[in-house]
Amino acid sequence: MQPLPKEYNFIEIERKWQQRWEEMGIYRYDWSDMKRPVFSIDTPPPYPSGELHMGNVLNWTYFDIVARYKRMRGYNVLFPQGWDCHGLGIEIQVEKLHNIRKRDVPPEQFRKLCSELVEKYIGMMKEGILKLGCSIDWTTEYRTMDPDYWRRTQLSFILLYRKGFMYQGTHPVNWCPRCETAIADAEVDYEKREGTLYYIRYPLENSTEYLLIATSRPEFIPACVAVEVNPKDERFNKYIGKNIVVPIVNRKVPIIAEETVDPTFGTGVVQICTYGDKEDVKTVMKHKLPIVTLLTENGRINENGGKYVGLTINQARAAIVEDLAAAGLLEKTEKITQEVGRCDRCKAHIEILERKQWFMKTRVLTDVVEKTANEVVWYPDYMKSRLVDWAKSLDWDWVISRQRLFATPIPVWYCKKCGELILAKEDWVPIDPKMENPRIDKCPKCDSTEFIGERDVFDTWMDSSITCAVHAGWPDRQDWKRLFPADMHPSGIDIIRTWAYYLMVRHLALFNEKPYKSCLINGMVLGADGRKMSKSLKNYVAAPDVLNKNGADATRQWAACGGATGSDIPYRTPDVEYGRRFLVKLWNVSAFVSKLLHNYVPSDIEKVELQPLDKWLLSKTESLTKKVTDAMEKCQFNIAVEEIRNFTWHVFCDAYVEAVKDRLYRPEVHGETKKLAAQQTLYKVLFKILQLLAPVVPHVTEEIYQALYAGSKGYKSIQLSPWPEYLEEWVDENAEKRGDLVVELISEVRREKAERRLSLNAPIRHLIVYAGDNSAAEAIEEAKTDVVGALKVNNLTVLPQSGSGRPLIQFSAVNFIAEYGESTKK
RNA sequence: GGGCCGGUAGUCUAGCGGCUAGGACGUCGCCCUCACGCGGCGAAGAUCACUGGUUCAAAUCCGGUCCGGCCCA
Repeated sequence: MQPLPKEYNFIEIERKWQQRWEEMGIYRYDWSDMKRPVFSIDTPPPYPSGELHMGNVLNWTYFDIVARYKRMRGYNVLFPQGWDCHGLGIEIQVEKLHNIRKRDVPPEQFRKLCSELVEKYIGMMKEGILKLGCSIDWTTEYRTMDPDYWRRTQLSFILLYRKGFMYQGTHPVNWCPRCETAIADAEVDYEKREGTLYYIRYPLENSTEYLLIATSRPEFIPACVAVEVNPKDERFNKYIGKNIVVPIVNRKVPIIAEETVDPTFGTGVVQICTYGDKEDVKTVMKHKLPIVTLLTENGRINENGGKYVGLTINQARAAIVEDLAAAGLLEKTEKITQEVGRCDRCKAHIEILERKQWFMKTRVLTDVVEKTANEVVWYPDYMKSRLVDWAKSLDWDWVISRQRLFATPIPVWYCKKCGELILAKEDWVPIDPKMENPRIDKCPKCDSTEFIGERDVFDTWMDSSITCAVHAGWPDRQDWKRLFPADMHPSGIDIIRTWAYYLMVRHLALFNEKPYKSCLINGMVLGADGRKMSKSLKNYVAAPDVLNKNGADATRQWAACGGATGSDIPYRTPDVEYGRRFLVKLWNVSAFVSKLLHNYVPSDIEKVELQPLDKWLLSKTESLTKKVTDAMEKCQFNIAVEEIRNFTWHVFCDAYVEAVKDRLYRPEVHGETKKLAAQQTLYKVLFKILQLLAPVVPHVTEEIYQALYAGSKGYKSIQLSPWPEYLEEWVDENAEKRGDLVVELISEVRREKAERRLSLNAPIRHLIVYAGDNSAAEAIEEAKTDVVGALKVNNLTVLPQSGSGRPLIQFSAVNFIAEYGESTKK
């Protein structure tokens, strides 16, 4: 046993162990081990967006605790780490960083710029994860932007296409008529501008009456599919269900009830066109209205526009307004301010267009998703309904195609001549159809030899929604099912609807099997003010700063303890500081124990005379082990940590160590066997404390273990020691009760000393304890050594009868009289 | 508007059918006790949001009201 240095230098200790653990390779999953049970964690590959944030810290701490705990429980733990690289976020940042637009440079060059930025961000995040001391098996590291990962995404698509889950369909998207491309919501700038509101008469069917509708987009009249009014609007609700005639095209459309119509805007009667704006999209979806496509991809009126075909939007508006006026249907116009979307690249007004997209049939799986969600163990349980409710609320299938560059290509081609769809074969992938032709001689349908590669790419969730299988070794390892389904999928509460859901539908569709057996949910990290942490609210704290300042072990305690698993937790400096103080306390008591156990040899232990307080502590340690193990099994990290900290600080340090000091200091008075008993108890209990804490605060426990225990226990790392078993034979309720009485007596006497403003080591000449009955008297008498030592009593009298001294709070039948002052005889 | 969660001392948090409602921070006393002042010993501070109900018993279960939070429309 080596003495521990006086100072606890967490920076040095944490860095040292992070390095050594990696060198020792103790977190490697052993792919060849067929004996130990496996436990696989489906680490969600994060989107590299810069430095690690406190939400990541919370997330990673949770499942690192699980990984470490499971290893100690004897599992062969797979704890992989990947990076979810693709996506619009990176594309936009690259454009900003280099002051370019993606279409300004060749696609290959743009992708290169994206992957460079991703690498930089991965470096930053990885540094944070390493600093947090996560027990990741870095030999598993992967990037979804690598062609080898494309291969898996593309293969999964091919298999799902063959199973009938993938199809092409049309879906409204933001469209820039100038760039002739779909753009994402994030690429649309909104600005206010002055527009005109046109009041137009729409005749009711079979009636001379008409309704006056107000619209800012009369050019969309040919695409009008309904007219809506608020059902509470008494002016118009009598018309609901009737038909109305759309002017110009003379088409009959229904008048429908829609609560979102604002009766005070315009006339309170609104036309729904496909699609004048985003509201129209919602209404059409909601009421399942028919769709009349009006625009071409370059923003001109198509054949559905009748006589206006070929006109631009502005030309069509002018022409239609003129025709309406001529027909006497235009009642008036007025100026309004309206919000319009512009392409953030070219500033052209965006339109909403229906465009061919790829979809995955997810709604057919909803019942299976619900059933499967019920088979999964959720931590906490109520999170299950988030997934089920989400799945049930979906109105349409998952759009898996995007019109972007930095993403996995969709492995299909179209025959230039007949349009036949050519799906890549399994052994063609990874492949980019924009760069390469399909590996066939001719179109199987028309024998043409010219093909057009799919330009669309996959939604980034297509990459990240197969991780459970990929982590297990699919499709390359024969034995991948050994690790599938994953034992645990960890996730933030905010991405249950995406991550947990997409994993579910994809794996169910691919393998008819659930992707994960359990799902561990973490809440959001809030600022100290209780609001969601964000830079704009100025309540943001950077994870690297927190880690540098307080160390990983203190930060991990905050994450584990900030609140119940799944609940949102605020980042509070005092919590982290309390964690730091606990570590100092643990360090100090360990250093103290190492001194007290200087000559102690663990092997010659059984000849000791265990004192009541020794038995008391040993029994309480078992109760603690049980409570902590139960909490760990249920992923109640806050309970586990709270229990260990309170036990360590208050039961172990404040009560036990204080009480046995005298036994250890003065064996000549109390006897060598009693000293040995205290040493043995300290040795055993501190070790268990370190073990129970090891998953939560791995660095400090390792450092203490190596100095105090490695020599006698022999494990290479405390992380490789078996989790303490609950030893029922050490549990002794009677010993606990009797010990409680002794501890209580000691505190009450100390309390009296405090009240009398005496120092705690003020001697007591004579302490008379009225125990009230024989068994209490016996308990105190048996613990005499520690009572006398801890309280500096010269003369102790324990009487079984009742007295009228100062009573104990918990044991009011027991009371005592203390006579202070130096004894004459010593 | 929908789904979920929550309202416990000045602040934060645990407990979720039955012991004097734990703990942390803060506050106030005391102790320079030979591991630790990033400490020790104590003290004050809570009608457990409001309101009905179930129960021998409710912070804990059920209904309603009010107020927050997260996610989604």
